[in-house]
Amino acid sequence: MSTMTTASPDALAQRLADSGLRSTPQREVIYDVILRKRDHPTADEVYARVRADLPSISLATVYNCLETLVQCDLVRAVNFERAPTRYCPNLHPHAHFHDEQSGSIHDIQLPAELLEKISAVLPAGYDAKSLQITFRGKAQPAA
Amino acid sequence: MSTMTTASPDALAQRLADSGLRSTPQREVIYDVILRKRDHPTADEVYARVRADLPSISLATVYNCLETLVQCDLVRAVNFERAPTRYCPNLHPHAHFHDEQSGSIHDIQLPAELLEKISAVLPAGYDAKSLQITFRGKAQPAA
DNA sequence: CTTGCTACTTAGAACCATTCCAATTTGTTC
DNA sequence: GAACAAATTGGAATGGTTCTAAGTAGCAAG
Repeated sequence: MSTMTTASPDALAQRLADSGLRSTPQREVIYDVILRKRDHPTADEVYARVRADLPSISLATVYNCLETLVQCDLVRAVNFERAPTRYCPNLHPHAHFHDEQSGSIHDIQLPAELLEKISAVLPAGYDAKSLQITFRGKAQPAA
Repeated sequence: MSTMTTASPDALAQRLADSGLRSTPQREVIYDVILRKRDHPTADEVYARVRADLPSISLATVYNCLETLVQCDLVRAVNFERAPTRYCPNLHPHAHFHDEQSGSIHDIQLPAELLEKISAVLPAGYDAKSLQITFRGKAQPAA
């Protein structure tokens, strides 16, 4: 069983084809931007970065493509409070730490053992498809 | 040590006074509405319920009062994806289960022991002030 | 090729939860 | 009961996101 958790840029065309979708320059560049700098950019930030390569891309297309990538399970959308949605290429199950000072987001690795324990708190009849864990606080720049 | 986790309606005036704020009819009714039906209403839903008692209240006031109650630690604001903020009088540390079918929210009790284990995954230098855990999936109506 | 089909992109309008603003109203204090 | 501060109000503004209608691009027969 292949448990790929962060697809390579090449995987994009394949994944899209699997869903009957086309590989387009816009989709490729957007996916590449998200893989390159894994700082959980917002749609606006993606838009700004992508324009370096595709100066005439529209914001609507950025939203459309991001949605497509999420559908194809190549990218994950994460929300903090009501702030703009952020996009994350890390497909491992993981938590997020939201640094209040800098606004930056850090991925926090979660042991599988802990994930099981967390899911175990659900009463009978609850069938969870996804789990989101978010810390908020202060993070010191790691030494 | 008093670990009150769901204040009574009477606690409102006291808490407000502690923060140098006034107890107003609007704040009282809104707090009462949230205590009465603990189904995690949105601001709009609170607005609708409060108007039974205060027909001339404005939506802006509902937002203002909810914000005040959150500041005074009488109510918690919870967000799911980018859906409207919901309000919750349960001040225990707890997780939420978001039922995709009905859209309803269920509180999930978390053992203190598990909370500790979760916080323990944070690397040195990370100081979490709050933790949010959200499940999404299907919940059967409990027997 | 070229006509037709469908997917994709685009600009701008629309949406909607929330916040802001400026003007009252209310309550409290001297 | 004048004066000051706090709270409420309606409506306008904000901002991330989605919608819409029109245009573009790529492929598939004929």
